[in-house]
Amino acid sequence: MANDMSDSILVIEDDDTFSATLLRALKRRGYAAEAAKSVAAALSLARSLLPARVVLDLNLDGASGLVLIPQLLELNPGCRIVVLTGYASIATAVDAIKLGAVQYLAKPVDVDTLLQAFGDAAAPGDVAAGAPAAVPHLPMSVERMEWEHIQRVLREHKGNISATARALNMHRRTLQRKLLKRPARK
Amino acid sequence: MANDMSDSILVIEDDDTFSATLLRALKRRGYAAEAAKSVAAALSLARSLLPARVVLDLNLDGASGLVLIPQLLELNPGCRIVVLTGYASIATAVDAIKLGAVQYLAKPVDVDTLLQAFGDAAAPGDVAAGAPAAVPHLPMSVERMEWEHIQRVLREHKGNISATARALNMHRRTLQRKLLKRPARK
DNA sequence: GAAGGCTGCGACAATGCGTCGCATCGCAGA
DNA sequence: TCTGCGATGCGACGCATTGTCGCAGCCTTC
Repeated sequence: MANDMSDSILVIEDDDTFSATLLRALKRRGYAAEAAKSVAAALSLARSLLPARVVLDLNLDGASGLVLIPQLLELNPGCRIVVLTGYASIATAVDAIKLGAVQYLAKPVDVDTLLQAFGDAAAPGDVAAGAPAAVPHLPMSVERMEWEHIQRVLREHKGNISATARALNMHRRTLQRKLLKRPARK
Repeated sequence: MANDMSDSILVIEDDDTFSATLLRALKRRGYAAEAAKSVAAALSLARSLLPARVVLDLNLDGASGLVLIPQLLELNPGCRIVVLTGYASIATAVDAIKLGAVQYLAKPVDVDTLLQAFGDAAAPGDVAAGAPAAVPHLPMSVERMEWEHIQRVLREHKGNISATARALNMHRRTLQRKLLKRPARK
């Protein structure tokens, strides 16, 4: 099915390198793509573009991109938002979808998968139609497990690292390091 | 705050041990809890109970519990479904929420966290705000979390340490050490 | 504007982990 | 019964991760 090339795509991402690469790839495919690297810039651009699709990173220099979802949808209720983050976790995925994102992907991701995410999720509420994701046959690694648990508790404490460390009975320094070291793979 | 004790909780779970433990814990807290261990049994029970809350495992002897979500919601649109699985993944989490589940948790969880999942997620749309945190409730420490997870996977592999280590993507030697060092302290 | 909490980060020692190696078992197939 | 093959327990060694302490910058709150 042909894409509607007149649709613009707004890329909200604070990593310049990644942002530039993605923009180029999208434009090469005929999309009118624009980039924003902060919450304020994103809202401003969204107001003028009223983009049909938004690629949203969750880590915008410390601020959570999550808060942008309701605001973007308010500006344009029909727009489809795909969350794309290097710090993926189940906790934030659940939040993102509840807030109205149509998909949640973990970096790295190739552009085709990204575009497909918009398409697949085009019609809201029809998830049942397509086969839901298969349940993995391997359980999570302990590392992954730890990461997910930390993210959940961190969210419960509204991002307060010190409080989270206390709740988890772990040293703040260690928590900091674990949170930082995540950009690493898998 | 008192729970509405008249609400029944339907636990859909194919692991008898886990199911029994959970049921007991729920009943001790005053909930009318029932268990089902297959898709058919779950639907049958749901029809007669019309439960307000459902705890849903994704691995029902090979079948994906995901397909139950729309059916349960059709039977009782007001019911709150919390997905609870030992094979968590972001993909299934996204699907579960899209299909209408209110929360998605990975399997070692304590009962308090589970019950909190029903409560916190009760009001849709306030996700970003974060829970007002009415309940202090300490989560499991990462150590305990890791221990529970390892035990689960170990049991799934019938005590085979090498296989468990492989499944958990961890070194066999390390697993051995963790298992040894355990019986001690909290 | 002082007090207190949160945060990022450097430094160093203690602990834990990954890895290799080896001897011992248990079990299925030749 | 012999023979692999895989599971297990464990010693040893070097590197990676943690626990701790400390400090400076930044917010809020009063």
